[in-house]
Amino acid sequence: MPEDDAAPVGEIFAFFNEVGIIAQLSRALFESRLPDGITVQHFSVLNHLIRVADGRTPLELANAFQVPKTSMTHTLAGLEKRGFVEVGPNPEDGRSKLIWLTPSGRAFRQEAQGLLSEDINRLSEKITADRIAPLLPELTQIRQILDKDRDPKKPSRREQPAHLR
Amino acid sequence: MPEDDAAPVGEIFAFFNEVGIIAQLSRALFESRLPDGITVQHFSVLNHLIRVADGRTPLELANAFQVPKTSMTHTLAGLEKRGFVEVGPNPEDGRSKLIWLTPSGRAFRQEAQGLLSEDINRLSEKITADRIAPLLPELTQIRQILDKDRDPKKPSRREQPAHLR
DNA sequence: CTTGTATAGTACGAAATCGCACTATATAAT
DNA sequence: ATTATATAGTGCGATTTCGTACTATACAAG
Repeated sequence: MPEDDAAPVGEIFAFFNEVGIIAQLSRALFESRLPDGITVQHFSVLNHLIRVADGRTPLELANAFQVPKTSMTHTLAGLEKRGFVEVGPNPEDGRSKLIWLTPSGRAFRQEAQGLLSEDINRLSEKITADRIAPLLPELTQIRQILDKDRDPKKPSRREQPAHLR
Repeated sequence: MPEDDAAPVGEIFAFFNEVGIIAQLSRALFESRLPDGITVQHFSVLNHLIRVADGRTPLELANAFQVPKTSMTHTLAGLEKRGFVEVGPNPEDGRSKLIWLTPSGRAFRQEAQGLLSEDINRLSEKITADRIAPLLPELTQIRQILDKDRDPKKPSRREQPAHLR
């Protein structure tokens, strides 16, 4: 029976606890700024398509955001319904599809970014960049560890880190 | 008008991005260990009731976890349905209720903690405590900033930090 | 070429999340 | 006491999330 790992376990647990609440709060904050039925997930996918490149497959996107592919299907359906993306065939794989941004999708992302930057600017007065800059590499590493750790069934076809400019 | 904060904005955004994905991954990991219909939220609430003290009101719990009170109602209903908590009147306020752990609830939490500690032990080999220890105070501070920042309507009846042993 | 197996995406259903509106109680103002 | 306002909790409905099972295509083995 384990006897001496109370501290580490407690700390790791506390870490996930804080991370969970911060994710919760930031999600709620950003979501309150986005128009009607648009979620953070919608915005994030648009953002990813612009920052990385469009013409991604749904599965690539699901991997990039670490959600089940069924969830991504749903998110993409919402984006398509609103005319922000178009779904085309994948010439290299008949089972697959490619997601393309529409001009409307690009315009919306630009607009939404403006709405969010208001909040981010306000927050950046309190959460200064020099405070979070050192955290980022640590978090990235932890994210990668968690990512590799999960379900060995899925070969973890990793993707661009979903951020990084 | 702001002109030079492009870098901070990007970094803050990247920060929330990482935090969101880590929350996503850790939630999925823990949830996969918990029995059938039990979510991380269920476990967290039980945990909170033990670590802090039971006899909390639903609203206190909602504040502690930063979720809307309607969400907490739902979570508590699930816990009650499974016999893990009991809901009693609040002698100090007729509008309110108090949530009490049942022996079964305490037992289940103990058991579930064992299941999770397996994962945490495995992770702690890669995510060593000395790596995350310095992150914790920073994250806590950011959580508090975000918390104070939100909806000024709600007077932010703050609560015990929902963790801390 | 046929067969077996792996993969991409989706349909469907169950559960979680959460905003809105409502009831009941509390508190303050007069 | 009466009235007005604020607060705790819930019912309800819309949406999101995601596991299971399915279809269609790819690829490998023979």
